[in-house]
Parts: sequence; structure tokens; C-alpha cells
Amino acid sequence: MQRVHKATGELMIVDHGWLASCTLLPDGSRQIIQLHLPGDLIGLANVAYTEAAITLVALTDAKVCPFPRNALGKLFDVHPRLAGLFFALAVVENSALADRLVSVGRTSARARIAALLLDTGARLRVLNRSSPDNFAFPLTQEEIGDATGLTAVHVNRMIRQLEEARLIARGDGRVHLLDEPGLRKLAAFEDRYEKLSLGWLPPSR
Amino acid sequence: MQRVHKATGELMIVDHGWLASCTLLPDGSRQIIQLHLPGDLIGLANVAYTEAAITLVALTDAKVCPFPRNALGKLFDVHPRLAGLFFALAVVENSALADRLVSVGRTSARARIAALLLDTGARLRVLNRSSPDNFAFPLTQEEIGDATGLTAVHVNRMIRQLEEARLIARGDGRVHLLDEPGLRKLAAFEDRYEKLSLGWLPPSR
DNA sequence: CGGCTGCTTGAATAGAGTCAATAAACGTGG
DNA sequence: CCACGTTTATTGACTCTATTCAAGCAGCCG
Repeated sequence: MQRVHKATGELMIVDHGWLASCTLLPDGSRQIIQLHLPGDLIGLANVAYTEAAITLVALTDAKVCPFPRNALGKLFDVHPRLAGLFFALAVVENSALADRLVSVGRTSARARIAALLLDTGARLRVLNRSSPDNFAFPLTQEEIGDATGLTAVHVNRMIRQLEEARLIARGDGRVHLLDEPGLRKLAAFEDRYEKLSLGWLPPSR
Repeated sequence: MQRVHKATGELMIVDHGWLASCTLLPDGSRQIIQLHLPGDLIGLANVAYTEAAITLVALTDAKVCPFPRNALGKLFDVHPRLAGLFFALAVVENSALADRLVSVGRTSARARIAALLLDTGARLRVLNRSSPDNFAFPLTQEEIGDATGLTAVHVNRMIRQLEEARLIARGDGRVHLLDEPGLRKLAAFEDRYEKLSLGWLPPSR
């Protein structure tokens, strides 16, 4: 498997596979800003800038479909409802980033990992309609660390603690959320994907 | 001075004063998501949700002008260029949040505080056109901690270190960025406000 | 003056990082 | 299918950054 590292200023939609947008720091460390699952729109943060602000990393084999940035202007002109949806996407991404910031800024290592798992689970739920408290989770522990602001070693220790506490189970690249209420309490997690309100959007033409 | 704490789902524009949107956690701790300076649009993260996701705090005496949320639909319908600008605002806010996340997730306490000061300075520059490396900074050390994910005590120690290293100076509620290159290096700070690209926006009607 | 709130400092503690070594899993080419 | 090298996971010992607790001080406002 080839892990494509690519800096880009374009918009893309994930066809299949998992990716992550991240920032690389001068000291060599890395922060994963967000995970991209199939169906996600990637690169919103780039739209308003001349140079790519983020780096894209494929976490698994993945395929993305480009969405030309210069089509956006016309889209806003001709399809107000679609434009509104793009806006809504940006706004939802905003909340997601805010939640991550809270998690990384003010919660323990355990809680951050729990939040990452819960969030991923909730997003998969939106995707699949099924209710998988048991799902494939292809991140390495180092990548989990880059997403949560921790070191790989510490991620390992915390994951095992979550296991020992019977909050999660693992195996074969999969995660099982054994005690979701317990995890939610630990992570101070709130599921925003349930509370969308898009009634303000203009009607389609 | 009265510090208004208000949870709201509306959009607002800051007339004067400084505010912050923040999240309160069950354990009583607080994370400041972002600072709002005069001219800023507040509440984008709320647009797509039924209930307010964030709490607003006035850091100084402040006045805000409401912007009715249900006017957004019509705006997207009738004024595509304005709609595009709203979208651009959301996207710029995204980058700002991503930068904060990197700062909090992967840099030292010193660096986080330096980044907060640099970012605030850069934003004031956009506002004033003048180039103030010396500006009023009305946050308490506790609030700085809530913004950077640190305790007030540690914020104090780090600020003094920055002072002793002659990177900044303080006094009378103001900050003076003495060695901006040094601060930028320390904080791995990149000024995004310089590199906006809005050529893709549709023309005004 | 007295009671806030915010700043400053020290000492002890805890949570996360670093370094290092081993084990397990994976992928590749023969 | 096996042998090999590489990446990933695991664990221990130690260090260090940031937190906690505590106390004293300064400024502000009624």
C-alpha cells in the first residue's frame, strides 16, 4: 500500500478509504486536523487561500474525486441551495474543529482517545445508517497520537487502560465500543450529527 | 463592568469590545474557542444546529449587533456574492481553528501563548491598517489559559519567561511584541491573513 | 477601610514525554 | 511457502513539563 502525501489547494470528495488532513511542524511533529471518511468533502480550508494550508495523508488505500475550485463561483451564482449546503458543510466542520480543540485543550489523554473513537463511530453511523459500535479503525497508534496531541507510547498505554476498564475492545484493526455511555461520560462527548438544522436553506430552483 | 454570559443561536457582529466563544465542560473547566474582535462575525458554528453549541463571554465592555439567522436563506438566494463572502468567512474561521488546534495539540506552553499574541496582533493589523506591535490585550491570565489549554498559574510563569527573554513586554493591560521574528519562530506561527484569495467569488449583481 | 479579583511565587505532585529494548504483524521477493 | 526486513505494538525506567495546592501581594471599587 502506498501512502500518498500530497499538498493541494483543490477540493475533493472521498470515494473510498480514509484520509487525514494534517499540519507538519518545523520540529518534525505532526497534527492531524481531521479525518476524512468516504463521502467527505476535503479542502474547504484551502478555498480562501492562495497556497495550500494543509497536507493530505492517505491512511488506507483511498480514492478521491477532484472538485474544481473555480466551479464554486458559478455554483454560488446559479444554485443558491447548493451554495447553502456548501456553507453548511463549512459550518459543521467548524463545530467539529471546535470540539476537537476542546478535547485536546482541556481533557485527559484517556478522554481524547475516547472522544476520537466516539466521534468516528458517530460519523460512520451517519454514513451507514446501521449502528456500528464495532467498526474498522485503520489508524496506527502514532496516527491516533497525531490526532489527539499525544505520543504513540502514551496512546498505547491509554488504549490499554480503556480496554482494561472494559470500555472498548480491539482486534484485527477493529474497535468495539463496549460501554458507550461510559465513554461519553469520560470524553464529555456530545453528538452533534444528530442535531442538524438546515431549515434556513433556500429552496432548490 | 459587566461580563455578559450568554448562550445564543443567533449571528452577531461585534460593534466594539472583545468577546470570546467558549465551551464549558462538566468538570468546570473552560475552553475558549476563539476571540472576537470588533468587526468579527460571531456564531457561524451555530447556524447549522438547533441548539447553541457555544457560550459567548464578553471580555471587555462590548456591544454586538444581531444578524437574523433566517435572513441567510434569502441572502443566498438573492446575493450570491455576499453568500460567497459568508462562505469565505466560514472557511477562514476553519483555518484559524485548525491553527489553534495545532498550537494546542503540538506545541509547548510558551509557544501557545506566543501564538495567541501573534495571532491577535495580526488580526488587529487587518483591522487597523496600522501596524501595532504594541496593543491593548484585555485578557486575564486565566482567560489566556482557557484559550491555550493551560492553567492560569502556568500562563503566568510562561509570560514571565517570554518577558525575561525580551520577546515581549507588558504593562497597563497592553502587550508589546518586542521580537516578532523570535516569537514567530518559537510559535511556528504563520500569518494567514496575508494570503487570502477570493478571486473565485461570483461578481456582484 | 475591607473585600474582591487578578497576579506572583514556591513546593510538591502527577500526567505525559523520552529513551530504549523486545515482540508481534505485515509485506515482499525469492 | 518461507525468510527477511520493516513497520507497528508493547513494556519498563526515567525525565520533565505542566498541574495542584497554598500563601502573599497589589490594585480596584464600594
